Amino acid sequence: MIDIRLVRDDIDAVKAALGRRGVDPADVDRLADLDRAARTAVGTRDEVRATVKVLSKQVGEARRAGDTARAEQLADESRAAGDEERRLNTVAEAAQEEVRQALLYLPNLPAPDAPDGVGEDDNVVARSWPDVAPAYAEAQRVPHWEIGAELGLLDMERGAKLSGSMFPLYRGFGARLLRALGSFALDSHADEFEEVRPPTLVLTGTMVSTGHLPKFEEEAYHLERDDLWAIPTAEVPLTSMWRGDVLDEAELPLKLTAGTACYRREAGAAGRDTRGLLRVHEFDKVELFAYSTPDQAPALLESMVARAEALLRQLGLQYRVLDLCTGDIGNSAARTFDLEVYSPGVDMWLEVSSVSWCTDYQARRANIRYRPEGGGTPVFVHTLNGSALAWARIWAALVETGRQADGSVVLPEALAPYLRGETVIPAAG
RNA sequence: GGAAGGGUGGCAGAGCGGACUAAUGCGCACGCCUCGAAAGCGUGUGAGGUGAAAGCCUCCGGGGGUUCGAAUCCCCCCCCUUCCGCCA
Repeated sequence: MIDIRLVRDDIDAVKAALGRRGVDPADVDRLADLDRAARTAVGTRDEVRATVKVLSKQVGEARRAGDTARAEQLADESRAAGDEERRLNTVAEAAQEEVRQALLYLPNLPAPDAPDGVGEDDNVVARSWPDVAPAYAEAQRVPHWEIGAELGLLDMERGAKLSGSMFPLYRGFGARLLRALGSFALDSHADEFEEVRPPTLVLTGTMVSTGHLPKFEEEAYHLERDDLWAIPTAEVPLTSMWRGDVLDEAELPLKLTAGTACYRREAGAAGRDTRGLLRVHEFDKVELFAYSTPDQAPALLESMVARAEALLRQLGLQYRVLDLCTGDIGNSAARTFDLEVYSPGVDMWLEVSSVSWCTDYQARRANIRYRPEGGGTPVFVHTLNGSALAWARIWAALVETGRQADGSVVLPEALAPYLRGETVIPAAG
């Protein structure tokens, strides 16, 4: 959530910033009104509450002094004030809850240099690689589910037999390739990012602090018996690792990487991209995550995008970097870069990474702060997260891109150390 | 799964119905001392809300309750520790 003080101090700036994302200025005015009402209600309640405390204390004093009659009289007064306090408290809490709801509903302020726009079509292609788009051969124009079936790498039918549709089952070289990709990425990030293997089933509170609940409840798998949620991304456990804590500035930036399975119900996407690995309920992903000071954040954002790009170049996949416009940036982000690889078999650009700078929007919700060097009051950290990378779609792009005229698939040399040196998946037969 | 003990400020840890405005220690900051430092001594030091300020209010894992009054008593939940059982 954004800082309510911004709304109090400079409401026009908030309207202007959120207006770039399509938020109605009237919503901001409504929030300001609710906030004023809540503050008045809380003030009134606090006055009465103070009276109760004073009277209660006097009851004790009178009782110790042996003046029972006076104690009883004061207790009666206090009781009456207490009833009034409870009534006012109900009013005040309801008012505060309204403010909180209105505040949660507001998205983050976009970064000043995020491009303007209303939707996906307005995203800006920041750069692409390689400079000259490759020419693809006929052999590369085969979708990965066909290649996977032909070479025994991917068995979507048996996956569906076990778990229903959109649960991939990788076999043989296909399974090894997936494992290789995860190791390759984690090793690449090991120079600066601490590797973490978090739990993938988490408590409700953990889902709430990243904003995945309650808003996106429909998207998440829930184990009712134990009231645990399957994580949709490693961002969820990583954000909560220091939930409610105060870090030292010296610990920042705190950089983490985690490879986990991610689970998504894709409830709103029924019928879209249902074939192969384009959209699946369970996929592996290596996530980059950082807590930082506000000053460190812009450079970190760039370096995280650069890391994801470096992997794609090493994998030899054609890609483009999208600077998301204000209308397409996710709720909690101020700036987001998406990476899309071109996959020739399906002839589509596939989103394989999304790197976001969330400023203090998530930290405020999760209450994660740091104590500035030399003391002073704690300040909310900035959080950044990004995939590097999401493997199901990379797997698809690699298999399609690497396909040869003879039906074999050539994989990038960068993966050789993780594939026992075998970078060619032999043709069928 | 059974039994017991716990969750208190940056950390450790006392408090177990009314002076809690949460002891004490560590850490940290400033000062004295010193050529400088350590040690020692002194002073200060949680977070949040509201307010011009004084002040007032909230926060002792979370939620509910009892009471004139709850860190303290009761109920539910979460988490941690120990022992037992089971288990890859």
